[in-house]
Amino acid sequence: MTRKVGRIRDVAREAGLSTATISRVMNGAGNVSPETRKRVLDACSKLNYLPHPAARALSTAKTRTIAAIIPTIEHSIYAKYIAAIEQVLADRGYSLVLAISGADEESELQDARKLLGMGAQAFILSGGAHSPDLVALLGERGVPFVFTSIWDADSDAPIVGYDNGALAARAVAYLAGKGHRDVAVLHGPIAESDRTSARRSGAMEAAGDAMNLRFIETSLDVEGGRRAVETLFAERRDATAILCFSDILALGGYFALTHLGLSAPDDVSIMGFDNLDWSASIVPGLTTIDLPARLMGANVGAQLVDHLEEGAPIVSTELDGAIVERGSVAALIA
Amino acid sequence: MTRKVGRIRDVAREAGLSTATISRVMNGAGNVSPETRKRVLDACSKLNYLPHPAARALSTAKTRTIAAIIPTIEHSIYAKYIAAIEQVLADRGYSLVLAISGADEESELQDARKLLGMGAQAFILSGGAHSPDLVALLGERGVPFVFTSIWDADSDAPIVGYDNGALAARAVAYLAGKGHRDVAVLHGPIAESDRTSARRSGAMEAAGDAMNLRFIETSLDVEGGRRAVETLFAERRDATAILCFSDILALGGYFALTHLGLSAPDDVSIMGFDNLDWSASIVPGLTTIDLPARLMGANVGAQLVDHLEEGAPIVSTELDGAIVERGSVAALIA
DNA sequence: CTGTTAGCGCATTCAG
DNA sequence: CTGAATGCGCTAACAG
Repeated sequence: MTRKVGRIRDVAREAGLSTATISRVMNGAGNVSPETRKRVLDACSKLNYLPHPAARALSTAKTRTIAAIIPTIEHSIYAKYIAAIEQVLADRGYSLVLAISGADEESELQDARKLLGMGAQAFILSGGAHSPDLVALLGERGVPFVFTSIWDADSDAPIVGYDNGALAARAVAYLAGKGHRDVAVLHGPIAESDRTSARRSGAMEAAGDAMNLRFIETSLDVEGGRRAVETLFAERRDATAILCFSDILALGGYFALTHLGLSAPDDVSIMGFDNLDWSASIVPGLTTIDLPARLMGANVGAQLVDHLEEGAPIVSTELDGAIVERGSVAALIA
Repeated sequence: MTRKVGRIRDVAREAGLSTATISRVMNGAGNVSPETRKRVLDACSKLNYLPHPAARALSTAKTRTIAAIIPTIEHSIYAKYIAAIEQVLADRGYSLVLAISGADEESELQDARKLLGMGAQAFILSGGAHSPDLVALLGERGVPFVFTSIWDADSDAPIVGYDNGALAARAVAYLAGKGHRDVAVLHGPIAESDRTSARRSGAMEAAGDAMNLRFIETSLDVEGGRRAVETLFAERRDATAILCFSDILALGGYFALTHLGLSAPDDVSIMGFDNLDWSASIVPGLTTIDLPARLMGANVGAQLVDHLEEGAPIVSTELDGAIVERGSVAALIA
């Protein structure tokens, strides 16, 4: 088992310098003469030297690694968000370790333990429903964490996200403004997501007595949306609009209509939630709520790095969504 | 700066034992008496002890971390694949560090350096186009790596994937069998993916002189598919079938047809590639090539862990795709 | 500007 | 079955 790569002392010997000097140039410390630096660099490339990560981490107590635990990556809103996080972290020389918990608090806790044991210096969590043990674990160890994809002004834990309830309320108000009174609201499994229930509550509040909302829970995928809309129309057809708590569901709705020989927005209006990449490209363009997934990822990532590097405080920040009007919602003529 | 958590020697003191014994129980070594083990465990939970990852890694030269570098995560075929990898790794107590290179060899190399410096013990790479420096870097350090999403029987490097050319050829043959002679082939940027060019070559070969293939490069998203099909039909309409090298493009094609007042498969047949989750749910169901993304992820993950843990050899394995017949391709009546 | 020295926290011989 | 001693590779004072 011969060594495959040089260690710092080999480089030191090769360059005729001390390990401290090698360390200095490897870490970009300024106090090294140009010639010395060059000598070191030459020796490094000659020996194909790269600092041993664990040794470095042991000395500095820094791994430059941040963990994100998400319920799933197979929903593109999470993919966008993760991509944004990875980008900021990479720009700052940090790495992203990813765990997918399947929206289960217990496995999320397990994941966190594993990631902690792997050297994660900070955690990005999704939603607000977590095992108390998780929060305790992180708290005791002084490992910073932030919740995302939700907003709660009263939370004592740092949050970077958007107010799902308020956004859903805005969607309902928008539909109301277009004259819709009877709307079917499609959403994924309530039990799996506090974001979904927040949206539901927000929608209910906004509707009040003036509107007639009909909530339909289905699986959070195209098939779920399709089935829900087909069922809806098979039973009776009192809804003039369908509000989907995910564009994914709305896409399924489009095909259900196609299948039924109907179309949006003439026969029924459809509104989404997410503003996924393709929602502008489908026909008709999907009117939806733009969620700042990318911005959210960039924000948490940057805040966490700043915090780790310079001790900057992590400030909870509410990001705003926005209604994107396209062609799938029509005004109802009274 | 007071210590937030106990170290191994605190646990040793608390339990009235040596650090060696603590280490033994933490690592599940068998040679510890039950009572001693219990004493240790109690002390651990009392002090909220968790081994220091860097110290452990320094001692064992193991981080239990595997890196994956992918071109993008915003294409669900990658999301599926990553999800599968994460799942196996998590089951085996490993963590996944993710880097997104944007299909650029240079930034992929940078990413690899960073991940190496973070402690990644093995690499999962996408495609076969990589900087020679990357391969050299990994080779010199004895860090195992495997290429995925491609197949090349002659490669000396380990590969787990599928033969894009052969699969594309199969798709073309299928279309030929249905009587199609003029087919438009939609694909993403050739420069960004050797998988795309492999599919293109495979399709050309399969077509030979018997068929008239017309390749159209567009952006790899719904919008790209939509635009391409709209343009195609605006110019002239000689194609009886459209073969899309991604279901994503096919989805765009569906909407282009809707927009043009046409529909599949009556006016034109459409065939995809990927078999994404929703491809069965759209109307008509998309006939496509099922890519074993999930299986591929599980396979590489497992092989790499086995290799790291038990020195098992990494064996290149070709995974098979399959044509999934649904309703979007019609037989041409001569 | 550069070298010396002392740990970082743990796993691991080797004794007993 | 348990303890004492050693070193993993590097960074960070502290000297010079």
